[in-house]
Formats: sequence, C-alpha cells, structure tokens
Amino acid sequence: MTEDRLSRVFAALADPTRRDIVARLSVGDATLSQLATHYDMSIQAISKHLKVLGDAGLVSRGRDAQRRPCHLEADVLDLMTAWIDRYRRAAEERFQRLDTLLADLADDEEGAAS
Amino acid sequence: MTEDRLSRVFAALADPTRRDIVARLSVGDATLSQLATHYDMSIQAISKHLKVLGDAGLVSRGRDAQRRPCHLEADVLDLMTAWIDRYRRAAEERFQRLDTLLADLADDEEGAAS
DNA sequence: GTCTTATTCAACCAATCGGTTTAAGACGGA
DNA sequence: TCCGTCTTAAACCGATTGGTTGAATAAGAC
Repeated sequence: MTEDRLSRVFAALADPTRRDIVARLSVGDATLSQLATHYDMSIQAISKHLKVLGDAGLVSRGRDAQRRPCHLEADVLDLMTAWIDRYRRAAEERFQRLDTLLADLADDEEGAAS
Repeated sequence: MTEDRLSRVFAALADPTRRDIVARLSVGDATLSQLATHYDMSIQAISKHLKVLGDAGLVSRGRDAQRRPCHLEADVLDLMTAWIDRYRRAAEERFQRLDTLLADLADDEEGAAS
C-alpha cells in the first residue's frame, strides 16, 4: 500500500540529521563523503541515514565512477502534504461549522432576549 | 528548540495507527475507549499512542467526568507543511534553474551551429 | 458503600533504531 | 600492479518503540 510508504517517509524525516541531509540536498546533489563532512559521526552512519531516505523514496543515487551522488526526489514530499492537508482541512471545516453553530446559538439567545 | 518538536510530530505520524487516530479526530473529538473500539489492540496500547500524539502537541485532552475526550490540534500540522514546503520549493527552484540552464546551453549550441 | 466504567501506571518483552568498529568491494590514477 | 578514495556490508551495542498483562486510580450510578 501507500500506507507503508507514508510511514517510511514520515519516519525518515523524524530524524534531525536526515532532515538536515534533505535540506542540503535541496540546494544541490552531493556525495556521501561530501555530506558526511558536516556531521559529527562516522561516514557509515550517514550511509545508513541515506539508505533510510532512499527506502522512503526521498533520495535517489546516481553513478559517477566510485561516487554515488545523492539526489533529492522532491515529489515524494507531496505525498505528505496531501495527507496532512486532507486532515487539516477537515479539522478546519469542522471548526468552521462549530463556529457558525455557536454564532447561530448566540443569535437565538439575542432573539429570545429581545 | 523547534527541532525536537518537529522530530516528535514527524515521528508521531510515522505510525499508521496514530495517523488513523488523527484521521478520526479530524472528524470529531472522541474518548480513549471510543477510539479503542476501532483497533485490534488493547486500550492501554491506544492510550500510549495518544500520549505520543499528545507529547507531539497533536492532540489535547479535556475533562468530562471520568472521560478525557481527545481533540485534534490541527495548528501543529502547519509546522510540518512549513518545513516541507520550504525544501520542496528550494528543490523546485533548483530544478527550474537547471532547466533554464540547459535551455540556454541548447540555444548556444544552435547559435554555434548556425 | 459498592459496583462499573474510563483511564493511567508499571513491569516486562521482542524488535527496531542510531550509532560504533572492522572488514570488504569497486573504481581511477601513478 | 599497487595505492588511495569512495562506498557498502556485517557484527555488535545501548536506547527506544510498540505491544502485552496486571494493578491502581478516579468518578458516576445504583
């Protein structure tokens, strides 16, 4: 399903290091060792983070000799915004209905008082 | 900082059960035991999920006798969309620049060929 | 007061996560 | 060919997660 995919994308972005990697890749492609220079952990740890991002479909890897440049697949982010917006909208509409309901009740009160 | 908060919100929504709870709460408030009827796990497990959603700021709990109705705090979702949009936009702009760059190169080629 | 419902707390468990270290491939350059 | 660089694989470790069960607490309802 798209269920697993959504879970993987959310989980991938739940880690600050991985979010930072995404932020860097949004500026431009980069290799593993280039990325690793910015973090206080081993290259292998960053490699694992890239694997998580890859499994989530958020980054793809190319080939350039022994390098594997990382590329941000920004389309996947739309998956999340679609999900989020759906329920944010629902909540807002419900809030709106409640709001008008309260307004109507207030009007009734005024009507009864006059 | 807001770093932890973002991590908690993303992590909270990385679980399908919790996403489903958010979906249900977007329709209307509900109590723990009402929510629990829809899932094939113990009430305590759902209570834990609600705690995670609460710690992320995604749901608040009220008081109604011995019940603690759950309410979706939809504003928190904006935190995520703000983050996502920021980098999706950056990636798109970069793509746009690359696109026009390639177009310019093509024009140069044509110019050189003519 | 006692019973029932709604919720939380605590201990436990297997599985996953985020990191480490060490070793092994894959590739280009001298 | 051998060397240095870039990357992945594997084993390990402590902490966290997602679930369980059992007991404790809180608040009506009878």
